[in-house]
Amino acid sequence: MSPRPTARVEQLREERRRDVLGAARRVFARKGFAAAKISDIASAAGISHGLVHHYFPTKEALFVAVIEESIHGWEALIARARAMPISEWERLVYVCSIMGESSVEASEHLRIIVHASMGGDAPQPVREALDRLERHVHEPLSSLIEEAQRTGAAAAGPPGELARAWMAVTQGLAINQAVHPGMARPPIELVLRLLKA
Amino acid sequence: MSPRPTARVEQLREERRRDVLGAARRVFARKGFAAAKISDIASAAGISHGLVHHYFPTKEALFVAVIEESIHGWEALIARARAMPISEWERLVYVCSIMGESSVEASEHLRIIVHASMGGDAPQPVREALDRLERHVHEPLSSLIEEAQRTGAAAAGPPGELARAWMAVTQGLAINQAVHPGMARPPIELVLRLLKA
Amino acid sequence: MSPRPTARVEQLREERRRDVLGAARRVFARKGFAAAKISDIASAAGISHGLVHHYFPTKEALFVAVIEESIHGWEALIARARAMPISEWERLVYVCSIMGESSVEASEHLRIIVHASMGGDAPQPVREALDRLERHVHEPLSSLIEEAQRTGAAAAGPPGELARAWMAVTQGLAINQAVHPGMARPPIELVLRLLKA
Amino acid sequence: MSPRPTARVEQLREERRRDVLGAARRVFARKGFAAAKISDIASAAGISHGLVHHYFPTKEALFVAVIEESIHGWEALIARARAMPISEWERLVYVCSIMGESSVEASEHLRIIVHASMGGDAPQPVREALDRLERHVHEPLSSLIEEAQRTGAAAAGPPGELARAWMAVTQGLAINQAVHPGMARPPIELVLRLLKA
DNA sequence: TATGAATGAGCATTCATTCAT
DNA sequence: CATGAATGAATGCTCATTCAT
Repeated sequence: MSPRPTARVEQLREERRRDVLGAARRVFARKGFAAAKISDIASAAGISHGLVHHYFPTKEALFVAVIEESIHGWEALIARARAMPISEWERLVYVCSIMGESSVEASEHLRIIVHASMGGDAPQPVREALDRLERHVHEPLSSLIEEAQRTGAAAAGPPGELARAWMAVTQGLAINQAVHPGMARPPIELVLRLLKA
Repeated sequence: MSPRPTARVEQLREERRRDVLGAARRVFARKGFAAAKISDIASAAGISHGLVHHYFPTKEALFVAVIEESIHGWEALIARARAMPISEWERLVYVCSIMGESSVEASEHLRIIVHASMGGDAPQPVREALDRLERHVHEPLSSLIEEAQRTGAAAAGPPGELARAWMAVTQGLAINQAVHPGMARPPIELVLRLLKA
Repeated sequence: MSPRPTARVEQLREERRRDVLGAARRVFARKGFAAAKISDIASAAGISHGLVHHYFPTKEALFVAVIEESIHGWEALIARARAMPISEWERLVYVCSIMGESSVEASEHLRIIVHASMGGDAPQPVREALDRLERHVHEPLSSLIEEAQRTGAAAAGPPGELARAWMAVTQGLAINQAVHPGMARPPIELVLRLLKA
Repeated sequence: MSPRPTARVEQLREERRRDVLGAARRVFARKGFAAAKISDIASAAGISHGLVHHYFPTKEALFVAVIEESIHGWEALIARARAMPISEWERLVYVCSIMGESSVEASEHLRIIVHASMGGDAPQPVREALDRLERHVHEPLSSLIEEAQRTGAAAAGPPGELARAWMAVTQGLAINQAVHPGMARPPIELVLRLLKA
């Protein structure tokens, strides 16, 4: 009867969804939520604007999905670091160097968070996503710092604030990188001075 | 009749203009260009939306004016520093500490530049304003760094890139400050490590 | 192979078509043409929205088909009455009591006509269907009235207008019934007073 | 300073609002909520679509305002009747004859209620407006009937249901009148037979 | 000046319809 | 036959800008 949505079909659907999500990440990173047009995203994904809504009901939902994607990526990164048989300080270095990478995608993730948090009165769902960022990224990062402090490798100070300061600096550099693409990036050691004992 | 209604009238007009500009700075800093509404700015300035257009022809022109205001402020700051009978390094410290101040206004200036430069394809006039930022702030700042390098007080490296890195970090901290108002700000010395020999 | 896949296949197709038509009747009666979505009808029929278009090319055609169904039903009803060995007045009573029945389906037929005729500038095909309603239902009903008038059983007056008035009242009651499902329906005698001598 | 919104200006605004409301009444009566376009209403009022939103935030709010207008009109009518030094039965006759008038406006009010109550799952605000119709029109009308029953002039039966039946019939006739404009309307006495002892 | 009514371009979203699978 | 991905026309709504008062 019904040509049941075989695994293959489901997979294609999921692939398309990822395409849209990727296009949205690029566009939102470049323009921010308000200035990004659904039709920009549709063009970037090579589909019609109507189809975007087939995958994500609203622009806001799409924005939130992009944020979630970043959160999950960073969450996984931290989990990976925790699983590594290295010192606490080296874990921190690992996480920070990947998050602050100069890859286009890493930069997009960071810039979207900047846009979201600078957005003035963000709608509820966006605020909730930012809360999840706190819980799933900022807090684990703070814990990493705290542990590195216990070994004497990390600088003293409230771990939460150190984490925030480090992210702030990293975001600033990501923005700078996007605006002046040719520019040399300060070496990771420089930024890590913020956290080093 | 007064010979010309000028003087006093002109002054009142100028005062009003400053009010609008101030309101615009607050609103643009909070929401960015696209999400800021003329009526938001009008409310913040306590006037009708129609009147905003008596002072600035378009929203874009108002945005550019706000950027110019920041540029002029920083330009003046650097001139002031240059006029001071202190060492090259101290000049740098002075400029950086004022620009990176945690005052609301300093933060607004920085955040507006972030919004402007993250705006994706900004319209020509905005791009021109950002060019002026380069010439009137970034270059003088680079010169200050270069001079401090000659005295051996500042870290080695291309002065332009050092200047940019410092601004990036400062902007990142300004954003962070705006999003998490209660948070302690890293001491100026920490950030200056970027520039110190 | 079967000589032609017809017979059984055709029958299945016809059955399906009736399902869709029934679902459409329910949905159109509830929401009217503009507010009814093809997907509402598809859900009500338990099929996908795409399949609806295998049976009816457009939403409008489906709407017209639903109207036609009502017309045919009433036409058949009148023919049945005509075939009955009863008095002219009793024929009228029979037809009116079945049309004005409080059954869900009878109510749906009546309400769809209301929606169709209240639809403002209905598209041509709908208008044509309403014309057929005139010819195949309203006129035969007028004839029945006229015949009952000749026997002295029905009230005097232009039969066309009496027919229309009776339908109007019946439609009004059908609407009322749909909106306030629990409410007692005025007995048929009351409504027939309109037509009784 | 501000050329305060003098009475005159306020009055003009109110007048405009009434114009929009009137245009909306005509369009909604003709097409129903879903099929009516804001631009239809704007054209009917001779203004731009944008201005419609200046007076009514959403199409739904405008629809509700139109319903409220009907309710207030009928409420006032009943109050007027109550103030008249006539018998209970005459009061009823007065109210019913005005509500069921064949004037265009009376017909529009009735048809809008039909559209609203036949609208399937109406949004909350519409449902609330219909509730107010119950309380402010249907109940007072029921009371009138009840009082006329006490004097023996009105037919026996639950007053609420009699009121509803009468309204149903009146709405049916209003629809009929709109669809077949030339047609003679059944005399008021005929319809009042429903209520007469 | 100062206000806010008025306009219309622009955008998000919906949904009938088509068509590849 | 059956599904649902894909398209794009249509529509409600927003908001910068203009202008009469």
